Amino acid sequence: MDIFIFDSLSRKKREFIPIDANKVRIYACGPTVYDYAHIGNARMAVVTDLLVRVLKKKYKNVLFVSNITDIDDKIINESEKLKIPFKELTNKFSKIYNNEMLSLNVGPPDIQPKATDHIDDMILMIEKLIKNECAYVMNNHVMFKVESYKHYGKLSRRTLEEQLEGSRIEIADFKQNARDFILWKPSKDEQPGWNSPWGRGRPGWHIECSTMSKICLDTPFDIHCGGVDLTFPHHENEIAQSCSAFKPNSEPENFSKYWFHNGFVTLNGEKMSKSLGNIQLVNDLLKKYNGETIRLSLLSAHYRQPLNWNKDILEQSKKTLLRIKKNFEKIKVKDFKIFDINKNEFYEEFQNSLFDDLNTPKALSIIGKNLNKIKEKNHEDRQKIAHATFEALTLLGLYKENKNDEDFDDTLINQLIDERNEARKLKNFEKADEIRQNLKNKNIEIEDTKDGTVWTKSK
RNA sequence: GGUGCGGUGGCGGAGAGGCUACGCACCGGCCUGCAAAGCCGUGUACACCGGUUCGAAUCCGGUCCGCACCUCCA
Repeated sequence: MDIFIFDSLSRKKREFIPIDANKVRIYACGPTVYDYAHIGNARMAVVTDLLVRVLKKKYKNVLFVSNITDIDDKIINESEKLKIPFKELTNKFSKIYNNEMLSLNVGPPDIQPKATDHIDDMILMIEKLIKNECAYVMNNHVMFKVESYKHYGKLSRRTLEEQLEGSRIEIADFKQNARDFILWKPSKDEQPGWNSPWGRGRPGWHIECSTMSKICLDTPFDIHCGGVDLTFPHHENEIAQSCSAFKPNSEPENFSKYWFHNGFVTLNGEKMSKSLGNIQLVNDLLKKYNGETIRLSLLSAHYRQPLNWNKDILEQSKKTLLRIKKNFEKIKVKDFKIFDINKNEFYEEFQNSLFDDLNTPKALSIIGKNLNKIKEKNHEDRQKIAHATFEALTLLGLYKENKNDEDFDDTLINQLIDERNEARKLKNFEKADEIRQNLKNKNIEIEDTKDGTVWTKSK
């Protein structure tokens, strides 16, 4: 089965053909760590995580690199505000980011380079760009000369002339041209800075991704990921830098073969932004919902579609997940390993939908459709459906054994349930309901089934 | 002004020329101390206007509306 992904550079859904099938290489622009991650950061992380999982189904060796931006003006401003060293701030929030993503079943990338660990490499790349006459030095800044790259605008479909009209770009005195962007800028004495041929300073934002992807993956690599909003200018600038450093005016394909962009998370139809005060932090959501519920919410729409976030989406996902798991767990299967998942038609249909440009809504619908069929199926098919569902949930990252139950004491719960069942036997329903309420206050939901009373954590 | 994405039932959301997903919610029934779950059943749909076609939500032309990017942004 072939994998297809939509490539934003060619604007087409294309069959994915790796440069080297023995080593598939992917890069994703990671977070700038100066605050808690919001749900938009999480969407990018979850979607790329799924892409990597899907590719691993077909290719044994997939190398996934995603950076941490740990030097940037926003970081400097925030650390000045908090009166703490910038390193302290970035260390704190990169740890928080990784932990939060882990809660969403997003594993760490194979390599997670930090910008500040690659300043020397960036300086080398900038020097190369100057040598190639694609960059110039002015007032202690090093600028990329956009005019020097004839393919500039190919990814975002903007011609150099048309975007100027109505745009809010101002020509700073260190720019030859309004579109030129910063490769290196000077730092004030109190600001973080590194020595360079152009004085003490720090890198511009775009150069780090060009440098780190080159160092960690080498170019060209297979897929470059990121949010749609990064298409311009960030990704456009990355292409310009990387290709110009390789060879002036070389084609964008010399950097990355496929461009994979995920859509935005909106809130009530509007973009999340700090000024509107409608930022949804993963940290806050995790207090009310478990990671799988949040993950399912993020996967409920196709990754390229805008995702409108509201409280209903989480409630709906929570119920959906509960229903799928209950139905699945009802089929008693001792050991899935006795079956061959590659000969399971229920799983095949599911996997095909993910192989077709990560169609998660369709994949989810197939899980539901399979479970609905259970009643009319014979024993073998039921086992196959259970197996397919297990593999499907695992691939989507929606199934996790309850590992954290070890430190959870259920003695009291079982004791209360026994007490309640005693009361029910004696038809003391008032007491029975009281105990149920008591458990509910502890976030424990109970259900009386024909096999006895079962309880679940309601978070 | 330029560039791009989209408008599907009460809501979310795939699909894409005839088989009209799936989930959540609603309503009726069975079950039940109650509740929940489960099971059975019912309904509502493709922004608008033209055209092509035996047949269009799906193709073509036009109109309207929404969102995003062009400035830091996932």
